[in-house]
Amino acid sequence: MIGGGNDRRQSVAVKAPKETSPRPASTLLAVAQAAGVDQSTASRVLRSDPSVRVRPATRERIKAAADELGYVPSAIARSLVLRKTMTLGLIIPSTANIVYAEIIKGAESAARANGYVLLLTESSDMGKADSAYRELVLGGRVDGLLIGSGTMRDSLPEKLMQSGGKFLILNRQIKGPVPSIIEDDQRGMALGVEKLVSLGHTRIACHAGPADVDTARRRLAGFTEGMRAAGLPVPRSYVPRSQFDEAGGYEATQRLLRLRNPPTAIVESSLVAAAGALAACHEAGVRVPDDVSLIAFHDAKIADYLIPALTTIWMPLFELGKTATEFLIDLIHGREVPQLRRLQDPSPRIIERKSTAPPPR
Amino acid sequence: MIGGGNDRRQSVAVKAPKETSPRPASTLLAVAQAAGVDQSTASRVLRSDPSVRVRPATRERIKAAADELGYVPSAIARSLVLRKTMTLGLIIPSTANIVYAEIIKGAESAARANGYVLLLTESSDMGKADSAYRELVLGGRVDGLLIGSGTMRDSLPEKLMQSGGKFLILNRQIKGPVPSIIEDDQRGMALGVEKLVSLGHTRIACHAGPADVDTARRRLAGFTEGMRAAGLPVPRSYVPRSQFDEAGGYEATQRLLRLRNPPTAIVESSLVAAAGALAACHEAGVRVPDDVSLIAFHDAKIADYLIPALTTIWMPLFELGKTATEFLIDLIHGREVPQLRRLQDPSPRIIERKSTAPPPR
DNA sequence: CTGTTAGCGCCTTCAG
DNA sequence: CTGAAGGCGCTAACAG
Repeated sequence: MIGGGNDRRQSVAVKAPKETSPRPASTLLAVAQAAGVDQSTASRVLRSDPSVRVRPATRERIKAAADELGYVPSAIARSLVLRKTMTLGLIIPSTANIVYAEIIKGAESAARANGYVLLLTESSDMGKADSAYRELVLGGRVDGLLIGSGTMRDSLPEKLMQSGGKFLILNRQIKGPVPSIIEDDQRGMALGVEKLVSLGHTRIACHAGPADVDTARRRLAGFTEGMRAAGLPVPRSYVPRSQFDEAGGYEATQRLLRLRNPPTAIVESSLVAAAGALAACHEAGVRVPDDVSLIAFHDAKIADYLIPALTTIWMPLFELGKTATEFLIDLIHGREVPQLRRLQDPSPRIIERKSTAPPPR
Repeated sequence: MIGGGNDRRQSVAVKAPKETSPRPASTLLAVAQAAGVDQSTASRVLRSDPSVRVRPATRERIKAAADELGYVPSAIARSLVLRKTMTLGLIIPSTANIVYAEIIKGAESAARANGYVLLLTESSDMGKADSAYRELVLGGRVDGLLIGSGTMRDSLPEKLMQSGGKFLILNRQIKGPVPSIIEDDQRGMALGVEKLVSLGHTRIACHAGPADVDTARRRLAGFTEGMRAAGLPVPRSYVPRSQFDEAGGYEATQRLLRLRNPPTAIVESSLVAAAGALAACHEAGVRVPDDVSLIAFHDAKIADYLIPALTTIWMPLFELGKTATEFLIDLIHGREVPQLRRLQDPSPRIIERKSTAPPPR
């Protein structure tokens, strides 16, 4: 019982602030009056409007009054008159997927740098992304939307385009004139293949991910490209498809390992799936990297701690989030922007750890 | 080159919508005019205001006009007059931590069920949570805030309280009258210890997490409680402290394994840290669970795929998010609410997998 | 059953 | 250098 302490006793009711005044915050008018000036004057100095020179004394009086009263401007009222909210929305399919963490960080940093606030919404499918778009952009809550959601229904992009175009699709290449920004997933996969080839592998398989996901398609294309460049064959059985999660990787790997002529190396097109792949290998008594090499698309901290530590293909996720946000801001400002931007700059690279080695002989 | 395809050619500039009209959306007035009625009437039927009976013909005319024009009400204008935004903010320290995914899902579902929209913000430290609070709540962008952020600076809660109390601290027990909701982390940890004890372990250690984090303290208290209940000692060296991440678990485990009299079982107070612990064991040639058993606080899909699959302490994270949101909504509505709510209902339980076994003899 | 009249809190010409 | 007036888009009494 010691140290245990159930402190349910603390659960005394707390008087809630009165229902009637949800936001008793002081208004601009209040500080203006307190400072003995007009609202407009207060507004000008509080926003430090450059096109106005106020007498220092007045300015001080206003500022003093403002923080005396704990004044915080109403973002809503301001948005209404300015017709912009200075906030951006980011829709991601699932916060459970670590890969999005970096994208979010990048988006956040670019948003902040441009005076925007970033708001996240989770929504697994595009149907919800659709309603989120309606609610957020059309409802005027945000000035624009970054859509990082999964499978794209065909009708949606068009609908979105018609309604103004204040949105951007992340890492998903859409047919038609839909603004999007993608990473060079093909190059990344090709790099992975090159790495394996350089180690001497020739029987290389690829866990391909779902057929209806654009990134999966591009990654597979990159795999194929790399294999062809090396003059290696890509038998159909070497390209199993399944979900981008642990279970998907597990299952695909099982299938691969059961082949009469199993691969000596596997490229996982998703990091989480790689954990599943590792588990499948372990369970089948296949040693990594002695019997089979494993390399995974995308990098994250956990890769360092899996057993064995996973060799990964690092992609510029932070930059994707950052660039996308900047791109969206351009769009919002009506600037001329490329319709499809392909992120090339911090190029993909291999982070070599312990899951890759020359093939067994 | 085949299948590779660089399609930079697609990067033709796209005419951006004209700068001048950031939101050419049709207004209520437009709809009303198109339908030949007054704004207020249009407003009433579009909101399906129950206290009003309109002639069916008029109603149809208005609705037709509305979706002819693709009318979407301005959330901002509405918020301004209603003095509420029907949106809730959720601040989480890092989307990279999978543990938050379930909390988010729970919060999302409760928000939706009550007609609220949930907006996420990532902010590692309380300093940023502070400014987020200012921007979001005081700025009137959201009606309330769920704060799931890490270390709590002492001054902040008070400041927040003074400004109206439309917030709730998640799983962090604060001294003073600050509304919060916590899980029974102590019970969870005690359960973990019981499990290990029932397997015959007596030399049980605990990776304790940072001393300044409240959840870490409560988990450690639970560990201590469990050990005392079993009449087992808790030597200082058996309770190493370090961060709640992979590196933290790795390091703490290394220290533990180097002890002259190392433990036969370790309770990790964080799931991610457990991955680090597994890596440390593997590297030291210590087999799990043959040489040492491992059990981790919190459950997630990945636990099933680590090697060996990890026995975990499942906690009601979804319910935490859900209940917290409902609690916050109560707070917003000025209802009488308990100051500290301790989530007891779906109680913690052990999910047994492969990382636990009787101690070696 | 429907229209009129005021604002919500703020910014922005336009005068003084 | 500062005040007065109008309006962003919508809702909510209060009249008809």
